[in-house]
Amino acid sequence: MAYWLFKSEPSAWSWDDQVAKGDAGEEWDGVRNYQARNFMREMAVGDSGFFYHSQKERAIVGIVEVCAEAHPDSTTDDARWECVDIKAVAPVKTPVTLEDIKAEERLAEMVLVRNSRLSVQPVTQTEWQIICHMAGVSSDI
DNA sequence: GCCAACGTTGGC
DNA sequence: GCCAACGTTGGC
Repeated sequence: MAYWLFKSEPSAWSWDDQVAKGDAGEEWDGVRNYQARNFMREMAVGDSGFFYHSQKERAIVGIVEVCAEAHPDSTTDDARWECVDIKAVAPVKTPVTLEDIKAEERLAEMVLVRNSRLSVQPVTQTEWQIICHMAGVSSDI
């Protein structure tokens, strides 16, 4: 069981859009970055992730689960690009903002802080637990 | 709206 | 294979 973070501009694909897809989930398509793609290739069905809104909001707003392993990205014919499917599990009780994360010294090594431009990133188990606590959700989803 | 950081492209 | 130029992302 691994943990991840998925970043999206809410104007392009928001948490509400994700929730509307229900348990069927949706492709996390459109990723055109090798690092992000490689992380998706490592994902397994049942892995958990945070759903993060970038730009204006800058906060973790929900919990998602990987519901399909990496497969070709349907939005391109370019065979290099793959993506997983994810489904919404639950909204967080309290959104955890980037500011909150930066203020927590135990989260200083998070990829979100270190490499803000990476749209799909790994989260350690420790980071997962700290953030779930901050968000008011159970860490054993 | 600006700009820093980063990734990608293409010329050499 | 290097590196300059360019484009994109996302925080501020």
